[in-house]
Amino acid sequence: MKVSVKDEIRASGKRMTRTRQAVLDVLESTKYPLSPLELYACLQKQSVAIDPVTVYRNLNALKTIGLVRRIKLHQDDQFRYEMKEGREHHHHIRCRSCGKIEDLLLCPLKKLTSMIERETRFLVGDHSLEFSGWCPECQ
Amino acid sequence: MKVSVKDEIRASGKRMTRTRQAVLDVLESTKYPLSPLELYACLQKQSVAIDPVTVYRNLNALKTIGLVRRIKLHQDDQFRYEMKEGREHHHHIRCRSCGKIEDLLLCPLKKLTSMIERETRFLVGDHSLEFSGWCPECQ
DNA sequence: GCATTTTTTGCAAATAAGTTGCAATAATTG
DNA sequence: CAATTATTGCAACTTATTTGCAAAAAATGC
Repeated sequence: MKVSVKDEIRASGKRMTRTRQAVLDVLESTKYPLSPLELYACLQKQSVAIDPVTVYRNLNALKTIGLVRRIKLHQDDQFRYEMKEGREHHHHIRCRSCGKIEDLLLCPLKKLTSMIERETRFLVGDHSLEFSGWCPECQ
Repeated sequence: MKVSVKDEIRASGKRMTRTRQAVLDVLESTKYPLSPLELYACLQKQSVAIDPVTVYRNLNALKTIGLVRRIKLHQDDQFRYEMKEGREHHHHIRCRSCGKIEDLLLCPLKKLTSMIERETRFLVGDHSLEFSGWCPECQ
């Protein structure tokens, strides 16, 4: 698993460095999408010496390779990143009170897409669907 | 119609000023959600003397009153605003190439909400759904 | 209509997220 | 191990948005 990630990075002509590994480790061990600065804060807590700019650049590089996905949640003012591996197409629900984010496992929109293409004459490339509300603890 | 908007503003203890009217006029005559700076550019074109900060403040005030809605589209890096009036719950499709935004008239997610509430134990307050792709001109 | 009160405006400056230039450093290749 | 090339850290920059403050514009009472 770790080997194949490293291979993918190498295959794209990029290098596996200490900081890049650290960024990947945090992403792999977090079950919700992180903003660059949240990720930076994680690394600080682990006493990993890294510059915030390096976090941004690594996330960008990993996105370009296709290892991570960049998403923007409804009403959230920053981009978030998550590993693609094992997390194919899915959506999120976010608590309006504490900010907790969870995955939704369903996507009921596949059929809808062709309907929308007919209706708008757009060619649909992607869609995003997000729910927000209050988690059990904040209700 | 204009009268009732003014009344709503007055009812909230706010005032109807020249600039606020201008902001409202642009919002009412535009059929897609505008970013503050797009709106500012519109006003410039119309030779309305206004500071960008005033646009931000007016949009904020109108949002607080409940006359306009603030949304953030998928992969878009700025907030956008649209009038609430006559545009109840709806979603958007945006062209990845030229940025064109259109409304979608359907929302198939009402039934889904209770399913998600059961599954996640969240209390769902809202959802956002957006498609992106290529408009007829950019295909 | 005029004085008073309160909101709104414009300007400058501050924040916050994210990007870019560049020289120094660390991986990789042979 | 030397040469090549990607990566890093720092400073500076950009863009979106917010805030402080004094001046200007609405609304209210008389």
